[in-house]
Amino acid sequence: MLTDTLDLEARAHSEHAQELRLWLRLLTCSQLIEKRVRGGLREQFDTTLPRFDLMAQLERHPEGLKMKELSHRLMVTGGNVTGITDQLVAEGLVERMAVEGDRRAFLVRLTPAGRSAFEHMATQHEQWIVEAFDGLSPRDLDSLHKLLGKVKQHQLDINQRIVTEAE
Amino acid sequence: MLTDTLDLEARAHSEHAQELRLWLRLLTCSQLIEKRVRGGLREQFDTTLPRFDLMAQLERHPEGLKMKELSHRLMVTGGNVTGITDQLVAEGLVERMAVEGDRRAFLVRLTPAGRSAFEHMATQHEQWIVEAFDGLSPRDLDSLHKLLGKVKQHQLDINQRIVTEAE
DNA sequence: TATTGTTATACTCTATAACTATA
DNA sequence: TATAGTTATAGAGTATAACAATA
Repeated sequence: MLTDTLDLEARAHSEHAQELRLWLRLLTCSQLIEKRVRGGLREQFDTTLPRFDLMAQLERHPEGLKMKELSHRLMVTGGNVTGITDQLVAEGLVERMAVEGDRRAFLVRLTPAGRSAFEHMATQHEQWIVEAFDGLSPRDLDSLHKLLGKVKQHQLDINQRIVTEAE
Repeated sequence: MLTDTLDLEARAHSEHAQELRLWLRLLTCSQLIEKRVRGGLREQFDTTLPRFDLMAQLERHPEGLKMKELSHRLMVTGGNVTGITDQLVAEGLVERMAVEGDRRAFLVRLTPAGRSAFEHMATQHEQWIVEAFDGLSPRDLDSLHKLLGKVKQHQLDINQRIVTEAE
């Protein structure tokens, strides 16, 4: 299956063909890489990308993050964060800590076991990603990063505008 | 939620920080755009991205595509294509046609109603995508397309190698 | 009243594997 | 035997809405 023609890009057919082709190519690239990462996480570590992402957030914030902060950063709604956190707590990889001064909230943070497990996964994850971009020169990597920076900023501007208009 | 810090990129922290940051930025961009497309398809047309993608394939192949071809092109397994096709058939948007000389297979193609519905959706879809890349010059669009072409080709090469090794 | 987080629910998408019919 | 497609099932991932506790 993986070697067959990838024809998602067939969708582009209009006067704005350039933008459409770019979008379909962007989508194809991210799907191809994501499939390998998800598969690897499942096969080698019996985990999932959202779980990995949640742990990655906590690894960057050793003091812990509140559920709501996790929800924002992971771009998913609160119920999902509760579910993933429950799983990770049950496995001893993260813990909920009381927040002084606000008894509604928790700080979620990695346990030592969780930190160790994450570092193990992150090492392998890094190899997948390095391999994924192996075909590009450092200069290409930099150009791509800068160009996608413009795309990302533009999306955030659009979303900001939508939110502002809704207020 | 949409305006909060997007901190998926926080994951990059190693000696291969460049590749990791690039991957996380690529993922963020495609997620941001995809969320808007999925939301728009749901709200304005009560449909989903996989359904739209299937119809887009058929629009490019007026003679029809076999279930297996659709499965390849959409990068999903056969059972899923059956399910989506069943939905679209029930709504009168696509039809299964007998294939001469192979009574196991069908050709799936858009009905006139399906073609009309798709064109309607594709027009709106194009506007979302044009808006998504509005911040980039034609030159940027071209650079990005070329660079992502290298990325895509490299993924396909990797997958080819994996398939070959498995044989 | 508003906010934090949980619970309950439902739906889409996906892969796997067993199955039917045909090649 | 192999292939095209279907069915059945299970699980990931997500959103929504009602809810409890606290601010």
